[in-house]
Amino acid sequence: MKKDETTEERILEAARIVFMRKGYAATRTRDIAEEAGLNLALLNYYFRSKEKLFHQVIREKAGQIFGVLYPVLTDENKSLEEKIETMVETYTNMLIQNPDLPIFVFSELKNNPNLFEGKVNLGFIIQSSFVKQLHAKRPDINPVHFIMSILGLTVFPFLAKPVIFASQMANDKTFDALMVERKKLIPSWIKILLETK
Amino acid sequence: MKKDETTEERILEAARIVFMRKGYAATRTRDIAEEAGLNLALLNYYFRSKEKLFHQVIREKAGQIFGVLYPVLTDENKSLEEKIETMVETYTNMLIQNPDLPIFVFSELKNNPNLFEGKVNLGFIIQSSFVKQLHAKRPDINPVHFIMSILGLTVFPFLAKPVIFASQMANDKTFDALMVERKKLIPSWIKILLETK
DNA sequence: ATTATATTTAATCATTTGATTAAAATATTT
DNA sequence: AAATATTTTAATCAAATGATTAAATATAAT
Repeated sequence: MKKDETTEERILEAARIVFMRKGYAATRTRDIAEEAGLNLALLNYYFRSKEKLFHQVIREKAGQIFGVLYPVLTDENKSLEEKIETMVETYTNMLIQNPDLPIFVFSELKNNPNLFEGKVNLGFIIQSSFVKQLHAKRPDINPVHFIMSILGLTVFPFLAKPVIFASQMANDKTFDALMVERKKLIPSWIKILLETK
Repeated sequence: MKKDETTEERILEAARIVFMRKGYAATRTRDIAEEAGLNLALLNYYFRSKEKLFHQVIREKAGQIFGVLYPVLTDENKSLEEKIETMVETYTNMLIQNPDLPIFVFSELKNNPNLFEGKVNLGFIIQSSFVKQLHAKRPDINPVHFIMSILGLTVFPFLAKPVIFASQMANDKTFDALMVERKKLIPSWIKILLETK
């Protein structure tokens, strides 16, 4: 047990772990208390309810998964190609460290689509300099398809991990290496597509 | 209420709906009984337990999402390009009809990776004629990356649907049309990649 | 040192939840 | 029609679960 943590932070850290592992509905407040090595009542003392604690966690996690996008897509100093490279690289690095993040966020978001209501703003994407640069280079490419594709290529393997393992396409030892490979592969594929009419 | 259905089938249909909507953990057996318009006890009379009922549903749904792959990837009479077209087309059509299928299956699978134990076999993929054809044409392309990419491009938008809506990239009225567009776009992109060294 | 405030604990509540039971209703067989 | 088997229902159980309470302990303020 780490001594230099406040009780509140220990509960939050335990909540991150348990909510991420089992999802909101399957998580028992007792699981969190046990994971934190603390009395169950403290959870309500510091966070009022399971739901409020969860909101804190999901807000954090949503920030983690979507926060990556803004600085890259709006960077006025980077070319389109540099943005693509940076986005794929940054995302993949983050996902290798947090492989369960996408399935957690997407699945909780599906159960409660207005979870972000006013908290996470993604509207900037379609007006970003990224989209403008794409339009300048290839006005025939729909930026929505383009963005869905880059993110799909990058994120999907993490969402489908159990399936990929079950199909023998990868295992715990080889998966990360594959994802590292993709950091170079995906931008190279996108570049080819951008340069072929 | 449909009259020509057996009670067992009505329970199963209600279970499909509720499990898909809320996931295993958040589903109450009472929700299913109510959805079916039947007494709660009937659920246990016909299926013994919530878990057994769920297993029946998830097995069905897993078959639906993965069953598409085998006939296409192993078809000895189709070229690589035809296989890609058929796979993307078949998958997209199925997903437009069942947009919540991927997030449901992937998320339940993450909570319990040995859910398919002996039930769903995906090992055939890496020995399929699809992989052999790819190797013949482009021995430099790792089939694992290739398959992950095609599936990612095809399936990811359905997984990320709430995010796509939140980012104004699409809405309920435009989403399906975008997916229909992708049926042609994805194979065209893959073809470009296959023909560019 | 004493009082006040904040934190922690054990015990307990009220609901919810998956499951069972015994009886009633319905269908099938003899 | 009577007997038997099947299906359905209402009532109930035991365990789990989110939350609260009142007392105990530790910390800070006066």
